[in-house]
Amino acid sequence: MRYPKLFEHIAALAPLPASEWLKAEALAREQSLDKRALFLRPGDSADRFGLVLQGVFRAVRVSARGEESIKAFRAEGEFIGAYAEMLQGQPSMTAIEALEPGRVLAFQAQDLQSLEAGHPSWAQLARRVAERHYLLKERREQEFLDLSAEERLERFWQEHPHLHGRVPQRDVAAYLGITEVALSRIVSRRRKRAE
Amino acid sequence: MRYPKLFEHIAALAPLPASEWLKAEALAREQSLDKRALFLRPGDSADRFGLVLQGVFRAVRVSARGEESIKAFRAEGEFIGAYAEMLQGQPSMTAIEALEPGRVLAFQAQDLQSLEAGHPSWAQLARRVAERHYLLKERREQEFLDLSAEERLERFWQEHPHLHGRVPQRDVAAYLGITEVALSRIVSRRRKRAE
DNA sequence: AGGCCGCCTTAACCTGGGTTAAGCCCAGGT
DNA sequence: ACCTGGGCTTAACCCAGGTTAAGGCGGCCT
Repeated sequence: MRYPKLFEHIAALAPLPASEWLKAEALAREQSLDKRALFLRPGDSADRFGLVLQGVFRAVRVSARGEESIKAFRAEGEFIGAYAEMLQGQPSMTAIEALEPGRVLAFQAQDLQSLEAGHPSWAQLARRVAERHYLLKERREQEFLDLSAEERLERFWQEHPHLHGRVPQRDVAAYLGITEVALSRIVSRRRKRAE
Repeated sequence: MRYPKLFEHIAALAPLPASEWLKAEALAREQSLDKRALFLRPGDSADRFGLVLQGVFRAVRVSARGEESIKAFRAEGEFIGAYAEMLQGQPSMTAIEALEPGRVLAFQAQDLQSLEAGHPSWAQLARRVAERHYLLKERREQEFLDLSAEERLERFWQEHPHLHGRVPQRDVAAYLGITEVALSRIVSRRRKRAE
C-alpha cells in the first residue's frame, strides 16, 4: 500500500477493505502540481478527480461577469474535482488550482465505476461522499442566510484553522462572497476592537 | 399500489421494483395537515420524513437571533424532512410547515433502513437523493456568491414557476436572504421598468 | 356589518459592503 | 542594490438592502 494515510482517511468515511483500496491505487496516478498550476480547468471534461496528498487547492468558478468566486478550499486528504458537473456529466465550469506546490492522487471517474461493479463498499462510499458534500453546502447556505460577512469570516477561521497562512486574503474574500477591500476593512475593524 | 404517481416520481430518480415500493407503502402512513400545521418542529427527532402528496411546504430555520430563514419550498412529489440533521442523527433544527392544507406520505428513517437491508435499489436511491440534495444546495451557493438579490429573485421564479401564487412574498424574501421590505422594493422597481 | 388580522407597500433614514484609486510592503528576479 | 509586481490596506464616495414606522387592502370571523 503506497498511501496508507489516505486509505485511513477514506476508510473513516465508509468501511473499505484494504484489498479494494489496493485496486484503486493501481488505477490512480500521482501528479505533482506547481504553485498556480491547474488540476482541472474550465471546459475540461469533469471526469477526473483527485485526493490531495500535499498542498492546498482552491475550486474557483468564474462567473458570466468575469468575477471569480471560490467554492471551496481543499487540503491534505480531501477530494478535489468538479463534483456537481461530474454528477451531471457536464464539462467542468470550475477551475481547481494549486495554491502551493502540491501532489494529488488522480482518478478517472469511470475507473471508480468499474470498482463499484466489483464491490459494494464503493457504492457505500460514494453515498457518504455525496452526503458529506451536501452537509458542507448546507452549512454554507445557512451562513449566507443568517450571518453577516464579519460573522462568516469568524466561522471560516474556526472551521478551517489549518488554512491559516496558506491561503491569500483575497481568496478568503472570494470565498465569503465579498471583495478584498471589504475583508481588509473587517479585519482592521476587528483588530482595533481587540486592543 | 396506492400512490402510483409518487412511485413514478421516485422511480425516475433511481430504478425501483414495484414490489419494493409496495413494501414501502405498507410502512408509510398518510397524514393530513392543516394550513400552518407543522410536519416537523424544531427539537423533534429528525427520524421522520415525508413525500408530499398535496400542498406546498416550507422548511424554516429559526436563527439564534430569532430570525426565520427559509431553506426550501417543497411541493407535490418532493421530499420533506430535516435531511441534514437526519444524516447526523441530531434533533431537527428545522420546522417543516404547510403553507396550504396538505397531505403527506410519512416514513420513519429506520423503516427505510430495513428496506435497504432487503434490496440494493434502496441504497442506490438514497445515494441519488443525497446527490440531488447536493446539487440543489450547490446551485444556491453559486447564487449567493455571484448574484444580487434582484437576480436571485428572477432565478427563483424561473426555477419554481409552480410556486406562483402559492407562497407568500415574505417567505420568498426569507428564502432569498433579504427582508420583506427589500423584496417589495425590488418587485416595484421591476414593475416600473417593465412599463 | 363591523372589526381585526395577516400581508404587502411606501417612505425616511442608516449602514455594510462595492468601486475606484492611491499607496505600502515585501519577495523575487536581474 | 534596484526594480517590479503581487498582495494588502486605506480613503472617499456610492448604492443595495436593512430598519422602523405608517398606512392600505382584502379576507375572515363573530
